[in-house]
Amino acid sequence: MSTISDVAERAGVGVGTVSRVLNESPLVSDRTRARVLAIIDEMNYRPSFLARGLSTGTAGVLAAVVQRMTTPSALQRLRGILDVASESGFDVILHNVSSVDDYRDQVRDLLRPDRCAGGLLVSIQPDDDAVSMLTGNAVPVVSIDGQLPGISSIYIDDERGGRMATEHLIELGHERIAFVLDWEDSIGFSPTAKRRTGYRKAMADAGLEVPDDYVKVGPHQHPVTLAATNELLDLDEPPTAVVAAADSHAMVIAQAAQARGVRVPEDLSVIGFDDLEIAEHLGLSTIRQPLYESGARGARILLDLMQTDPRSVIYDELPIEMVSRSSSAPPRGSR
Amino acid sequence: MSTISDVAERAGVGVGTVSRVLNESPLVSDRTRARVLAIIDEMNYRPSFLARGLSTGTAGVLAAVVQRMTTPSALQRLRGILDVASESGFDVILHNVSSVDDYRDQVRDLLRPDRCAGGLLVSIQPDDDAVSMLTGNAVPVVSIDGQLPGISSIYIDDERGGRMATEHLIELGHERIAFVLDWEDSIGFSPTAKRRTGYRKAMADAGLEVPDDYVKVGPHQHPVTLAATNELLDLDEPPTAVVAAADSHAMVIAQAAQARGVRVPEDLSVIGFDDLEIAEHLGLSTIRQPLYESGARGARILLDLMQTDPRSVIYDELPIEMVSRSSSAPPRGSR
DNA sequence: CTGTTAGCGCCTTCAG
DNA sequence: CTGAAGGCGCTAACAG
Repeated sequence: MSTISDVAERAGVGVGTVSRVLNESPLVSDRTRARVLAIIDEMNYRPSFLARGLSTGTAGVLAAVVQRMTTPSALQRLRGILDVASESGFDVILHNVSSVDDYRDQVRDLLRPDRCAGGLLVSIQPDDDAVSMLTGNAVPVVSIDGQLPGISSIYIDDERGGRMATEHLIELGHERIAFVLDWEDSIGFSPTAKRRTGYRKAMADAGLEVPDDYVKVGPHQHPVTLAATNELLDLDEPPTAVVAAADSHAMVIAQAAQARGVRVPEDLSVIGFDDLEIAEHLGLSTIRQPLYESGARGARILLDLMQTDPRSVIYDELPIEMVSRSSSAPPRGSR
Repeated sequence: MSTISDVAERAGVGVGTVSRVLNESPLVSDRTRARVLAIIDEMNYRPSFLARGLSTGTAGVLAAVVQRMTTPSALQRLRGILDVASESGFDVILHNVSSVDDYRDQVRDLLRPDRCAGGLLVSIQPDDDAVSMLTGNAVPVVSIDGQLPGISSIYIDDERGGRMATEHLIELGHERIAFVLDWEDSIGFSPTAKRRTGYRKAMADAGLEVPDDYVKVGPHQHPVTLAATNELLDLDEPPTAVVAAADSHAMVIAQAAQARGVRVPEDLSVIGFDDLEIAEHLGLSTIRQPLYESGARGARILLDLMQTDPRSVIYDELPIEMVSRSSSAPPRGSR
């Protein structure tokens, strides 16, 4: 690994001059610049990130903290982040948070100037302490998929989404509508909890009853969804439609139903949430939210904050949209 | 941000001593250690990664270079990497490679000691030049999902997988078997190309014909798969079974078939490749490969290489397995 | 056992 | 416009 002084020596100039051409300072004559550049190219020299970072006081990397990086939607968000970051020449450190316990320490240690130049929180629902810890953090932080007080956030109106999905089914004529699958795995209000609230409000507004059996709760895992679906279909009065908290659930629900001879949408309408890429090809009705865009937008705002005012707070609500496909239809026997 | 000398001063010791307790050197008296530790805790001090890295000559981070990070399988591999890395206290820099053009430069700049302590290549198929560039790289590199000469690699026998899938269908009695979707998007041999080779060999061994129409080629995108499926079903002699190059294709194929009234598996058997988590719940027959494990194993080997001999080369072939579910069955009209 | 000091490679004044 | 020198925070070698 050759160093800046190797280059300086070889070019017959001082290290300061090399540093200047490296950082595109105008204070270098064209002739000198050309010579240095030639040497750099010839030696295949690249400045040390470590040394540069130590000297400038900022690591040239972004950090993304992701909760449950097991979902397709997290992947989409990540892609948006990566694309925008790399456009600006930033790589990104990925940190997966699984248990809520150690979450605080991990984030505190990662979101520091000697680790990264900025942080992205993806689907993180921190408790109040964690939020206040992040407020005025040394490096700017943007929350994606979660509106956090005092922290720049990209988010959608999950409650409205849950309501839209439910109203779509109500408009089709459904009255027995179930909700699968909410889980309170954290302190704050999770997106799925908000969607469920929207579902409940829509049902109430339409004067429709929600039996306790109709709202399924549990961790977001396929087997749980599967079981929930079967419980629903085993009821004396099974629902004619299901609002799924996410497309990944909807897919399993539809499959589980069909596996026992319950046809979709003839016997059971299913609507998802997210509009994953595959939803279109599976003909899944859903509430679309801009996943990729949320990541891209978040990264863009973060980069902006880094350059301008790291302490300012920006809120950005992304639009959602009802997408009607072939997994939802009027209930059997309706006119 | 307090520094090591702040701590030293506060504790009434030299920076060397603080450094020693930081690095768990035995050359510190228990009393001194306790005092320093107390101060560290009190000041909430954390050593600078940047400074430490510069001093030790190695960044405390791993780097993962992923090709087309859009697939669920890439995500699984990534999870394996992250879990193992974080166990050992490493974070990982994620770098997505989309175009093959700039790939070389990007990798060369990223896989250096001032950027990371080790690199993981995920589903990368570099050309010969790139491979030789990586051989004897300054930081150790492990290839996941691709056996590269001179580079430690985790891989499966894709050709055998393609053969197994095809033989499964042949054993069920199928004779008209198609293959969807291969694409040569790189210099080296892609996994899907190898699977297709296995498919062809199995067909040839069974004395079965493979019409040109039966092998579909194109970029790995859902719309392409959809079109390929419809072309297949529009044939005068449509196949009774399809070998899909990946589960993500298989899902689209099955859906596309059912959408036009072709039932799976009664009218069309479909077998995938990967065994994504959702495959089980969709009842998809498939060739299972250990995705998560490939990432975990790769990371483990990399960490090992970093500690022991960075230049040694380790090959590790992971097992694959035929998983029979409800998307494959004997062809219509067979006894 | 512990304090001191010399780098690690780069950026950034400060003179010239 | 350019060279020299100090400093970023930490580790490691060297005296004590």
